[in-house]
Amino acid sequence: MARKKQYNETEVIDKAMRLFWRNGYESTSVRMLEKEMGINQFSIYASFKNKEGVFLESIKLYNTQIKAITNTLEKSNNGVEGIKDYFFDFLDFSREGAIFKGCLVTNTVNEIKEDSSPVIMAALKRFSSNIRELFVRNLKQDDLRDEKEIEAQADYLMNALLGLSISSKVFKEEQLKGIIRITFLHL
Amino acid sequence: MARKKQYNETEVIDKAMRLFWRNGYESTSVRMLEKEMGINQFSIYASFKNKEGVFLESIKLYNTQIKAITNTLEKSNNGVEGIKDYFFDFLDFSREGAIFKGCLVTNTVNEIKEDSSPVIMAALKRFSSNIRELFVRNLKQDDLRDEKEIEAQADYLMNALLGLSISSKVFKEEQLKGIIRITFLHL
DNA sequence: TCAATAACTAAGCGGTTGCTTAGATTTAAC
DNA sequence: GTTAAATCTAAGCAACCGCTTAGTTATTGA
Repeated sequence: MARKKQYNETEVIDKAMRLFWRNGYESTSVRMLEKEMGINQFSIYASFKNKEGVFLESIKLYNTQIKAITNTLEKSNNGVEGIKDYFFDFLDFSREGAIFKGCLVTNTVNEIKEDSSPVIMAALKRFSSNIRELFVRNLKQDDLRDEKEIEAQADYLMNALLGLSISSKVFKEEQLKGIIRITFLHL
Repeated sequence: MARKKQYNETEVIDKAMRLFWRNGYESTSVRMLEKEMGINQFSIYASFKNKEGVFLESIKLYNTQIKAITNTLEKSNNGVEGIKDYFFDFLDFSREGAIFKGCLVTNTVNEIKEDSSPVIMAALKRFSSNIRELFVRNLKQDDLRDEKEIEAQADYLMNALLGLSISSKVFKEEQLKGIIRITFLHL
């Protein structure tokens, strides 16, 4: 009885995700989403409820796309070397042509304010604490490592990763690779 | 012949600076500035031309206030130990009561977009390349250091500092101190 | 063929953005 | 005391925000 949707929801979310990735959450307006996704605002709200819904779907899609890298980290038993590989893979993943966009999630963490949406805050926290747990798991694989240092080392690595999401917009590829190299020198 | 200004420009900029520090540039509206500075919008535009002008003056004031820390780094001849002291001093400086606000400048660097104001971009770049130059200067003081590594090490330190401006909103003080400790372990 | 139903377009809601204008008020020189 | 200049307040500008409503168009089963 009804008309068919004239767009594929996964396809338009992919376009939305890339826009959020470049601009962050707050700076991406629904008008911009409308243009980028190629559908009317009404259709956006009908399919995804609201702007928050579009973003949450974007994070989901981002998660499946980054899964290839995270999977390698999850299955790795190289200890800290596995984390180092993750950093380099992540650098590749965050590049679009010659431009580094950083990480969709950490880019958005950066713009968290006191009055930010709790739903989005929760989604971002879940994402980054997952990564930190993978760091802890991998660090524990190294035999000679001091157990008491592992939590602090995981914080250190998260700090480096968060830094990279800013640095990737400022530094060149050679510099970014140098940063990763030095980050792991003593771990 | 004329009426006197009923506010002190330095005092109201101090209040504006603290607001930008907490919220960033984009998220701070002129209405918020109006309330925080305690003067009318007209007076803001009369004194500082526009919102950009208020922010540039805020950076200037921030610079003079952080000068105490930067001066110590400038005059230090402890090599990398001087930089480490700077990191800890900076952590103290960026704390307001129990809350860490990070750095006004790096907080704003985080929200840079493709269409961000070039004037502000330039001011931020000047500020952070100054700090990086101080890192290079201090690293050169260490006798045993490999000259060829200094530039990469400066990038590494900038990455850690940028990371801290995000981490300081997420991690607790003990964790932040641990991050700094590990950052300097092998330098 | 035709009525039911879902997806479409376009217009507009109230609220906020950075910024300006109009006009009243205060100050100071003459 | 008068007048000129700078400051003040308050109202309002066009543009944008996230979101909704009204009405049209297309697709379907009966």
